[in-house]
Amino acid sequence: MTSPPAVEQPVHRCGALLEYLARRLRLRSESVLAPLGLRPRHLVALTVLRARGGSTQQALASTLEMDGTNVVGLLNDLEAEKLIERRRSPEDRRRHIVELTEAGVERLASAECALAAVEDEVLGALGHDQRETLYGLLQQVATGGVEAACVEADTGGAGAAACDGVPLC
Amino acid sequence: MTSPPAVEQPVHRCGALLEYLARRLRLRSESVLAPLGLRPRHLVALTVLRARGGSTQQALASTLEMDGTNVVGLLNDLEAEKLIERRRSPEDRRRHIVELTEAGVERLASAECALAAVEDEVLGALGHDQRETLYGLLQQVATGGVEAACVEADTGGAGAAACDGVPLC
DNA sequence: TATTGTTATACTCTATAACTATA
DNA sequence: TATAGTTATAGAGTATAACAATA
Repeated sequence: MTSPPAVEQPVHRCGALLEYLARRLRLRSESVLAPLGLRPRHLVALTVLRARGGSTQQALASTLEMDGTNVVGLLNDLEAEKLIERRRSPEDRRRHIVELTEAGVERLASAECALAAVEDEVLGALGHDQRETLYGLLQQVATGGVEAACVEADTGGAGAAACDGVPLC
Repeated sequence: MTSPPAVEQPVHRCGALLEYLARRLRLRSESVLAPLGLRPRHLVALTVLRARGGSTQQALASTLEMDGTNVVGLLNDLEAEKLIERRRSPEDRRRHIVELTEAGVERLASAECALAAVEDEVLGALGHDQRETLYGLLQQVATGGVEAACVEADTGGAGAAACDGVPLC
């Protein structure tokens, strides 16, 4: 319905390929993160927290596009390993301010190193320039063609998740 | 540790972006498939079956990279809607030969139409040439740089899944 | 009364183990 | 004995509902 009037040039479908590669990347990421006691979700949460320098749980849930109840469990894991700290907000005592600990910063750095190696492995068939091209295309899709959309945070929903929290850019 | 000796040119990381876009595509696909009574898994199975003109459940499980036990449930769904048929192989009566029904072929066509619209929507920020470029890059990653790898089926594991069953190419 | 975080709970997806029927 | 398919079941991941503390 939103598609143009008549004959389009035949376009290859990327969907299945995209999902397949994302899955391969995820499986490999899980493998290398496991020895660090982390799961992909943990890593994303840590990344957002580092980028923001602290966040409420609600804001975190929104950025991660997760249900708030699941954020609780996620943070429980991280807190148990002393990678984050929760403290009550003095302004609104209902809120928890979540922040990285020093150990959290270090663990995150280790994980990022491991993940960079995974990506080199999975995307090994692409040269440097090709990888940059891929990155550019993916980003263009994610931002809906609006390159500089990362400035304003709350563009709502999808766009926000891709840019707002920095972790995806 | 596995990383090269010294300074590489800084490369943007595509992993998170890739996963994010795959998720968006999957969520939208689920929405449009739901009215057809299908889930993404069903569609992939139907696609493989059409491409092969029939398959044993074991071969199907291998191609879909799913556990065999889950294939049973998947086929039960499809059989309940009369989109596929199971019949015993005359050669080896332990095996089931699974084939699309006429209704299955039609339902698959409807679903593909809906999915093409979804992809147009999600990848809307890309022009025709850009989409082809993206497709080429993704395929290169999937096949490990071996473009013509689709000829031989059993290249083993990952590569096979991307090419063997046709659905991803 | 509404909101933040929490707990308990249910539902889906996926994987493991045991069973059957065939080989 | 081994294999194809099936069933039952347990473990993750995710979402809904009710509750406590606070606003």
